[in-house]
Amino acid sequence: MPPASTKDLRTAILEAALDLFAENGFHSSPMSRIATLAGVGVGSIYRYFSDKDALIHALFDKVDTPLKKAMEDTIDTALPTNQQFIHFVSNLIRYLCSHPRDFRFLEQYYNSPYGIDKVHAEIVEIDGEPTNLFTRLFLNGQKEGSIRKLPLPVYPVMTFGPVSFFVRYSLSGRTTVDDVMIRATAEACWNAIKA
Amino acid sequence: MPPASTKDLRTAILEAALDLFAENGFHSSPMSRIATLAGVGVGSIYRYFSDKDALIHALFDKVDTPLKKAMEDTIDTALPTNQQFIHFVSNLIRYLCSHPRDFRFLEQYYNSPYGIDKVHAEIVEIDGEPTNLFTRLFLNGQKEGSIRKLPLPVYPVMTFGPVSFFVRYSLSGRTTVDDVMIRATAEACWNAIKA
DNA sequence: ACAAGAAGAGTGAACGTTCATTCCGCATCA
DNA sequence: TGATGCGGAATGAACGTTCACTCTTCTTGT
Repeated sequence: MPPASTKDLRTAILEAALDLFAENGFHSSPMSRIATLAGVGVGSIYRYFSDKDALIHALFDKVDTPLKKAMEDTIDTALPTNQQFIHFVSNLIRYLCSHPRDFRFLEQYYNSPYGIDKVHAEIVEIDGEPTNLFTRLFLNGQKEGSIRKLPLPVYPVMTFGPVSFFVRYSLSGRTTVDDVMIRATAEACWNAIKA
Repeated sequence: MPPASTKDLRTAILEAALDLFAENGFHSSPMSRIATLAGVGVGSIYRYFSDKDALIHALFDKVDTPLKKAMEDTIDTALPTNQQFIHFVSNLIRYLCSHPRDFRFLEQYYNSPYGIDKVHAEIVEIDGEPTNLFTRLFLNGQKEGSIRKLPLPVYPVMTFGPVSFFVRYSLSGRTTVDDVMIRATAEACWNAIKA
């Protein structure tokens, strides 16, 4: 397999699509413009992706995988729960603020028929087995008494809700967002759920 | 179709548009289908709205005005700050959960080129004059010492972020959302910002 | 070593579809 | 009868997708 040459084109297409989707949305980003921005013929896109939907889903994977990884990496189980949580929220905000295209793409993806199932799966996972470190954080905190006992869905609501709105505000560019503000938000999230 | 008897075509059109937009999004709701659902000819829509954008903006007004009013009505300045705030959040959640079409429409509207300016105006208003009761609530709470001093944008982030995510979760229908959960969320929001 | 040919990646004009918008004929009522 | 409000076929623009073609790269026979 010659991954070097083909991977270039595929990557160029995904990169161009991310640019345009983040800027103009799915419906205002014609395949023809994606092709132009990628420096590629329209037809070539269909060599790598069966159709526009497939391109969008592939882009989701490309964007979501490193995000998930960044989230997992940022949880240090050696720290006390409150610090674990505050680090988690702060770093998530920082990650999203420094990947604005990813954030805007994901927001659209989740708010569209494409990703509707995924969001809920994400949140609801909490009721099931604690498969990821983030979920375990809450359950551990509950058990050790550092986190108040709340209905399960409230935890992600009080975490991802503020994060999402904070990043949205930050990307609006109205005010420069600094570390003080990020920390204040992360601590406020902690106060919302701590015992 | 019979709805012609309803003399108010404009309302019928707005109602049909709200149904379809909430269900399928702007781009998957052709004018022709809006017309059919409203029991109206396509051409008639253009008698009341200059184009699709105008229809969308008019719908925003129709949906946003009663929401704003419901928000203002729900703040009772006679109550202590903490109760004011908790009532505000609870009632906002209840209002949005019982108006799912409105919520879904507004989410789309704000996450699209249509309403981008509006959201920020909403949040940033806080830095300026406290024109609405909601803003005054924070400033009063700060002054009297019941609300912690935080960077101004953090207050709406810690209020509307959780509200938005809570309602989204509720409308997903995975779990029945009860008053206990709403109250728990509202109190968590209060804990996030209280002194 | 090299020419001829196969393979398949890349291209973009052309196609069919979908949509917003227009336009003209029809119905209703004064 | 004229004016007004309405309907829906007609229109044209824009889009996703296709396909016949070119160009590049690799294989093979000599």
